[in-house]
Amino acid sequence: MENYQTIFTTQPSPTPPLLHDHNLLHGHLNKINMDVLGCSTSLDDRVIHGEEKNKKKKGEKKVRRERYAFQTRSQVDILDDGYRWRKYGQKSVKNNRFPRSYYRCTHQGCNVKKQVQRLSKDEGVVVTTYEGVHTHPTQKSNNDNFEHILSQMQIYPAGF
DNA sequence: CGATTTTGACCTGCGC
DNA sequence: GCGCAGGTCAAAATCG
Repeated sequence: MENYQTIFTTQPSPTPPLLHDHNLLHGHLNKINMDVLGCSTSLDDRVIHGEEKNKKKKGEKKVRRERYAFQTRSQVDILDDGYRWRKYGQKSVKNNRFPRSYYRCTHQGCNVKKQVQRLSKDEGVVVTTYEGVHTHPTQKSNNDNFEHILSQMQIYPAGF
């Protein structure tokens, strides 16, 4: 899982299907040439049979959930992106002395997850990985939030 | 008092 | 098959 590939660099992407209007965060990040990292990992099936219990048929639903990660330089782990997140786990990863936190969107029917991880090498850098697309708008004003995020983050140089 | 966090147990994929 | 590593569950604790 450490093999992150840069899918969006300093070049406008050909508008991937998951960049909906809902996902204002990613859209804005893309607009400002944010260095967005992506990890294309096919979603495992236990999430599916965990959320939908009566789905016995396997392989029928090829729910591929895209994951988008970006690095920010921030003092705080949790960046307020306008959504409400409920923490559901925390694990310590190898080669990292900082634990990784797991969050889930509290909105009903919206199973977007995100992971927050701090680099052990540079503890000022926080890696936030989003998984999935929100199926609902944010509750707060997005512009304010986004500017708030921008004030907290710092673009990480591409090609590390 | 309901919602959220904490935290260890549990589960699963993968490499040996 | 076993053990590790990462991800999730869930009950208790805590918060607002």
